[in-house]
Amino acid sequence: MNNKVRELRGERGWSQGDLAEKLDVSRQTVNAIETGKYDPSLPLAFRIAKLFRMTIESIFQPGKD
Amino acid sequence: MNNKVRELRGERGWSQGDLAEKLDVSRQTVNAIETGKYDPSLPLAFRIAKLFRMTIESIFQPGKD
DNA sequence: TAGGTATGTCAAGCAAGCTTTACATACGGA
DNA sequence: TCCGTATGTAAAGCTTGCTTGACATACCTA
Repeated sequence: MNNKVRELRGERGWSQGDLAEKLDVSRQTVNAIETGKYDPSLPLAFRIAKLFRMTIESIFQPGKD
Repeated sequence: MNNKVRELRGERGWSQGDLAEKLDVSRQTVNAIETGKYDPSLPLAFRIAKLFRMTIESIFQPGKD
């Protein structure tokens, strides 16, 4: 599952810690999602999409690694 | 997290077992999602959306129970 | 050089998603 | 009535998502 979280975060000048705080998760969770260690839960995916004002489908791409 | 899985499945005349098979999960998993016991993982949510040819956002509504 | 910020990663532990097996109930048709 | 199908639910167990705490590295700046 590819995702654009790192790219979207970078565009906004946020650190992983900044994003983690906005999403109410730990910095390690943000890092793990960005580095592809695991996929977020569906509720977290919704929070990410809402924060970036995008659809889940435009941020996460299934099928890939 | 509300969802329209039961409604979409019903429209197609599929049993929970039929849907489970198409999604490659157990019948109990389909039942648990329909009855709101827990949310699907993000990969499974993508499979559901693809099967019904809809967006994740139009099938699942966060915020509610 | 020393200190601060950002990132990567690991380990241990708890919570959530999913599995198999099993049993109960309800309904419709032969 | 009996049988097959559909659904709900429960227990035990494995895997994945997420936590806290800790440590390492890199870079930038005073």
